[in-house]
Amino acid sequence: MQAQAATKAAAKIDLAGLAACQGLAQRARTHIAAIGSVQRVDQGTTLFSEGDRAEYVYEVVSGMLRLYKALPDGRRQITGFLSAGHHLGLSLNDLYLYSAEAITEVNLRRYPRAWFERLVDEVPGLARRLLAATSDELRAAQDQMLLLGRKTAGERIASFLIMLSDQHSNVRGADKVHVPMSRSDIADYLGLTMETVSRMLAKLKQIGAIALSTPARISLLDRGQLEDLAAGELEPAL
Amino acid sequence: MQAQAATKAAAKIDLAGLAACQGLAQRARTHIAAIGSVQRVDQGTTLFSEGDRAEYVYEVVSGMLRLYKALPDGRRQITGFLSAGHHLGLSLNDLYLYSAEAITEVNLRRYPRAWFERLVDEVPGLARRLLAATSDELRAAQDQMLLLGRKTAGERIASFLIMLSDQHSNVRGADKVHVPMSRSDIADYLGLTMETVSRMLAKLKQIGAIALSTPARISLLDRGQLEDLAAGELEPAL
DNA sequence: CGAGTAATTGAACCCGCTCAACTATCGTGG
DNA sequence: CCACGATAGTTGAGCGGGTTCAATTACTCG
Repeated sequence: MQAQAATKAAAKIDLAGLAACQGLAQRARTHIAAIGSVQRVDQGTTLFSEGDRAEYVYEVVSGMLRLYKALPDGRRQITGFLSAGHHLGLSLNDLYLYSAEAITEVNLRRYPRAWFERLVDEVPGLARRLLAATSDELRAAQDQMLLLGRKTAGERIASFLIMLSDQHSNVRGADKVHVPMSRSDIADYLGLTMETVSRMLAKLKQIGAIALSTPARISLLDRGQLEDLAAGELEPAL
Repeated sequence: MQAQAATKAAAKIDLAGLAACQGLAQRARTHIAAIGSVQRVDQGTTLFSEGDRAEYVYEVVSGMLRLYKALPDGRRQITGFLSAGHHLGLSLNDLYLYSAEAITEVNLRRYPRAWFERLVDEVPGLARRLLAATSDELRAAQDQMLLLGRKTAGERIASFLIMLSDQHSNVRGADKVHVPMSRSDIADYLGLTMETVSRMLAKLKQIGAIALSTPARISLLDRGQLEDLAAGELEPAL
């Protein structure tokens, strides 16, 4: 979990900027600008669903997405929340392997996959940068497997709060974290129910580890305690 | 889960062969042969532990490894089992992010990381192939997140058996699957306990979905039923 | 300010865990 | 080849963390 913040930057690649800097011809650059223009999308919008033909690669400019896989009866596992600078759909697969929806209003760039794949071949070093970004996603996925397979509810919530705090890396005074996703999204990310998420947040508040001004704004009052809890180092394990 | 078999091959890269075919000089090829010679390792051997300095990239020639992350109190999550053709340690991180141990006797090739990274830069298309392999690992990790976060014990066992069967893709008559890992390893891979694994296998046997000749040899008698169960499509959910 | 949604809280239940006893398997040496 | 010990796997009984179902409270946004 500590390693996450350190390598987080590796996952962010500015395609438009990168392509423009890599000595592509003027025509190509203009093309990119046209294709990669920023588009706005409302909260709740579905970008694509698991199993759809993967026609585009997306880049988040601002806002937040949720990626998830679902079982036929509706059970849902959110595999990640994507914020500015992250990409999706860049697996070399023909079909999307997960669904993507906007949690907030989102601005994003969209590139046709065929175009994108040509870019990967033509721009030296791009494949390697994508490899770095994908490796980092894989690392996050492995952390999440440990969380889902072996951590208690309290440890999961603590891990989640630390993760949120790290990726904002906002050091403005007390660690105030903005939580754009619903309790239900948090639950589906942590393999819990909405009710358990709520109860565990209440318990963390009760022991003085956090404060809840509104449901979407959480202050980390005792980061050390949260980190210990997240790492599974507290015996009674809350 | 279906996609797994289809894209599995993408995860396998013969480094020695690849380097030899990519027009490297004779001296370089000889060098690779020396560095990448096959080494044998006994069952139970630890290749490296989480947090060790990542000095080598490994390639499994035969046998099976387990990769895992652990919490301070000993709770363990196995993130994957690696068989012939798979690589490990090729994240571009300075430290290993998980531990690796031999489940069976294992033959493997070992490449110094510095050497390997030069190879990635020098061999055209290698970065892209590694990207494909890593993307496939990521896909598997996302499947596993769904399993760990949302599937019941019975569904997890069924998913595991189908996965084992797929990766061997042995179509010799009835679907006989060899299970080289212990019940405890299976449990730590599926986020369960050894006892629950044993009980669920017994239940699958009882309903005629599988047969257990020895603990390490399982016959899939009703693959369709197992697949439905694995996909979460059976109401009473066993 | 009021309606509708999201979040919290309470009570009972249940799936998978824990602890424990037992059985099968495998390697090893007589 | 068999007897033995050690390890791995199975089975049973009871418990508990997290879920389910339901009611209440807090936000949000016209």
